Amino acid sequence: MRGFFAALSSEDPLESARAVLGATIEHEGIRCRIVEVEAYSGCGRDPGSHSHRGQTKRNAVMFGPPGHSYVYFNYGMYWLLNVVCGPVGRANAVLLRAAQPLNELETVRDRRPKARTDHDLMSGPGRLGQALGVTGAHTGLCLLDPSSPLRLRPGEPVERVIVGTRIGLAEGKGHDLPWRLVDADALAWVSKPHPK
DNA sequence: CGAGTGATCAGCT
DNA sequence: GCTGATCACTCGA
Repeated sequence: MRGFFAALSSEDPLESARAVLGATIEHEGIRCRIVEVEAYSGCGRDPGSHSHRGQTKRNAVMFGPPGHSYVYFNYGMYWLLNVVCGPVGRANAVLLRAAQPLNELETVRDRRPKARTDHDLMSGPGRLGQALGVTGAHTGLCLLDPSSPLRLRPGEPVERVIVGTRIGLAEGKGHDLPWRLVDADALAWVSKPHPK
């Protein structure tokens, strides 16, 4: 098996996405296992990507080295967490969409008071950011650096992966690309709509 | 299903 | 410097 960093560095965003699926993300003592991701390609070949129209102040970290965090604010409310992937300048990314909480359940429930069930805690990119306590201050961090407050650790490769289309993209923005990956054995923690 | 939230950016002036 | 469209979403009806 190729190394974790090598997979994140791959030019193929799907290979990076497969490596992130099943990995563990950790922040402020909260650990969770990533069960749903989406791949985004750089280099102007993916109209759904923030990097599609070139580098700006907002998306600059996407053009930097792989393994770093790209966090951005969306819909006026939610912080969404991505892992920068591909070689420097390639601007691929993997969006973290859902996770299974592994510890500190009480803390996570406190951060997500609107959650009615434990499924609601991290089943969606905005929810996951809220549950972890991630904000724009956490963009540009090296997720592989043990001294970083926000860390990403490799996990066992996910045996059964369900592939679907990405969520929320308009027609003509790559909405039909099969770049949403879900762990088939962790469907209890995945966001809606459920892929087949 | 619709409302609501605010940063970002392209395209103007 | 301003405006308006856009946005990879969530919640409550």
